Amino acid sequence: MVSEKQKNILNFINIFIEKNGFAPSVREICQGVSLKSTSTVQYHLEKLIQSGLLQKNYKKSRALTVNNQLSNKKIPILGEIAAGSLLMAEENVIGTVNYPNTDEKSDLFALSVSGDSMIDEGIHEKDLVIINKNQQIKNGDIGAFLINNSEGTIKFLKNIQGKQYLVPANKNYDKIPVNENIQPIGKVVSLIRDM
Amino acid sequence: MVSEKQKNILNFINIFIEKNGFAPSVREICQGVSLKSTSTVQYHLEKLIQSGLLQKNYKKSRALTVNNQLSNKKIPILGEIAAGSLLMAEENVIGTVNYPNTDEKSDLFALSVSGDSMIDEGIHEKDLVIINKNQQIKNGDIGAFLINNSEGTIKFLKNIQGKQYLVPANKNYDKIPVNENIQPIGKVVSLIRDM
DNA sequence: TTTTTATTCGAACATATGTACTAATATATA
DNA sequence: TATATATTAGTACATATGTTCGAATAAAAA
Repeated sequence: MVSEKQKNILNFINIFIEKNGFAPSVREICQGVSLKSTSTVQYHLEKLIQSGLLQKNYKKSRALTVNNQLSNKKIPILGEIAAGSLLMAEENVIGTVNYPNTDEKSDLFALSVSGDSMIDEGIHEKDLVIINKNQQIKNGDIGAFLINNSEGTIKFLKNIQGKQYLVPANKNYDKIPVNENIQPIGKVVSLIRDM
Repeated sequence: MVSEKQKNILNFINIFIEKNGFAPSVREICQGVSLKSTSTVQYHLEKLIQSGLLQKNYKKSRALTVNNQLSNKKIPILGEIAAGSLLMAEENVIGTVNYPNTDEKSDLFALSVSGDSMIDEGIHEKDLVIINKNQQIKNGDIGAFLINNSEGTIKFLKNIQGKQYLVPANKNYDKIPVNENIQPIGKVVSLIRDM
């Protein structure tokens, strides 16, 4: 639907805004993408608008806005996992962290890692794990789980001989069979460590 | 230093940008703050610029940017560390990553980890390490170093019996004595891993 | 091939927009 | 009071900028 040139223009606009804080003029786009006619740019801008990738205000200068909802958002950091399902209750939010672009809406949150049960996977105490609570934890994934409605933990989810286990990445800990006391919270999608 | 009217104008600009995605024209500011002359607005804009609260590009339309550095910035991701000092050369930038607010200006960049020499510290291949190139690497810190002007690496910096070494976190690698072939790049301040 | 569609260009136009100049009025300062 | 400083207004100007129109060229489809 959108040609290479149009992607090129959109990218130029993005970078220009990023760099200057305001959108380029039609003629600046001309230069930026090696086109000699303003009407050619106009033509491509129309296409981009039709594709919903760009917005423009009629007759206003530099009034281009790029439709990237990819701007990064703040996601909450939960201190300890509270009992029950009131996981996202505000009382538990101990801070926020900026997290890069994602298509997901607000199904992300961060959790501070406690313990060393995943140390062999390079997940340390105090690390911040980003969890998508609406993404299913599949075999082999690292997920966050709630045990006995009280204790939160990060573990591998693994199928062993037809049964599911929470498997730590630390020889000193044993795997835990998944039963009704184990409640999945979400998949670990990212890790942030400040030093 | 700045009058009420000027604060008023600055506020109007902020809200306008927030709402529309681009800055208002001089005449739109006129309307927005109930002034009848463009030159009056011009006069106040000058004041705001002198106070360092606003930036403007000469003769460019809607080219106002408000100086609130409270927004979090994108920092470049460098693919491979290039030889010499052209570290931040644009050719090497393979992307950007959003990184939370910091007081530092633009002394941060990200580097994709290659190799497993820091595996015991939980720094994996493909992890993104955030590096502050203006922060000194002290004894015990993890830093990024350039070896022989060609190869980039992440290591501990450690003082052992009065001599400095780059120490890996992997039993399979040896420590490297620091000499003139080792060039410090910056301190590793954060780690990001996507899974 | 012919026909259609996509892309590019050039030139001209209308005006939105930043800027400069002068003057008037208010507000503060001596 | 007189003098200086801050603020507002009006007008005019130059041009930066979005827009339109027609035509040429390239690429794709029939």
